[in-house]
Amino acid sequence: MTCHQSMLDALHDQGVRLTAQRALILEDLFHHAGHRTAEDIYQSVGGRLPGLNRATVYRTLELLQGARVVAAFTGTGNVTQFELMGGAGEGHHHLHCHVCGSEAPLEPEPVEAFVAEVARRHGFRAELDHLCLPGICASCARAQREAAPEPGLSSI
Amino acid sequence: MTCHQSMLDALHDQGVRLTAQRALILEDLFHHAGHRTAEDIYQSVGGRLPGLNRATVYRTLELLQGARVVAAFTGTGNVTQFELMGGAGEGHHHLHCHVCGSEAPLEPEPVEAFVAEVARRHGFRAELDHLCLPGICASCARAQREAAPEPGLSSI
DNA sequence: GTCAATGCAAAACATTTGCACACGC
DNA sequence: GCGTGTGCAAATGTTTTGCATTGAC
Repeated sequence: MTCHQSMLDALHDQGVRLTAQRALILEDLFHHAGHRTAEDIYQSVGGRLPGLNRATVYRTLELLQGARVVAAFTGTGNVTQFELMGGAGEGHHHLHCHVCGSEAPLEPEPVEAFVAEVARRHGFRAELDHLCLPGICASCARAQREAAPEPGLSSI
Repeated sequence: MTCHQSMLDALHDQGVRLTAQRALILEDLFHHAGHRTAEDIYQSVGGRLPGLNRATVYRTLELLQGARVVAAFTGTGNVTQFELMGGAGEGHHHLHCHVCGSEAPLEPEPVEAFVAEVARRHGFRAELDHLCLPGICASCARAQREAAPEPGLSSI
């Protein structure tokens, strides 16, 4: 039932006080696999906890980032997105289709190979906690191909 | 002298009117290789063109993005960064060191291989116009290694 | 002369901060 | 009870928008 209880306990062990706000924000992140904005969380948790303040959401998210429980990243537009991290801080990555808006997980191997290659060529140690790759997913690409087989000719 | 003249001409051919504001904004982007924020441009160009408005900067940058002359991306923090694109719309990529703040170009081959591998595994067509890889550059990594050879032991 | 581009001012928006009160421990 | 977390409200900083004027073509 309380699938995020262990996380709360872990935080508690770090000296972080357990409050209803924090528990619900964490639960909200737990129940929404994709990226969430502070506003999303505010709306969702605020419905169950009237009087919740946006500042509290932001402060809690900052706290959770500090505890490496939550990863923040700024995706499309100028809105910060938040997401629960996996386990021991190992990053995970996404494919974000800008046509249908879907989000799929990306296997770590290509990313690791990429990071290794960058290190080999440039001596640069890339830190990809949380990569979100924009593009077009397989089904949308197929749909586009059927709709416009010869791009650039249809308009003339 | 006017090394960005050809770009202005190209824009003009697309029906975009040539104004002093646009020319100077473009010139500013041309003369600053790295990423620039709207505020950077406003300050820099505003010095030479008194009365320039922030709205004009934003509108011009939006126009240039539409013409695929400028790429926008939201890096660290919640400020949009802008940069001139290379030539025929082919993306280019950066390595951004979060220690010294330096920025180095990233060779396209590793990125292409990465995108190809993602396509092969997931059928996902990634669109990496402008990737900015956070991490630690070679010299900063070396400096860190010398400063703290055994991480996790020095503090006890 | 026409229509697009600009300046201006104000709004919209995400996020942060100071402070007094409330609450977990 | 102590000290931290919260709500509140206001400030901050970035970006957008409506409208009248200006200026490129």
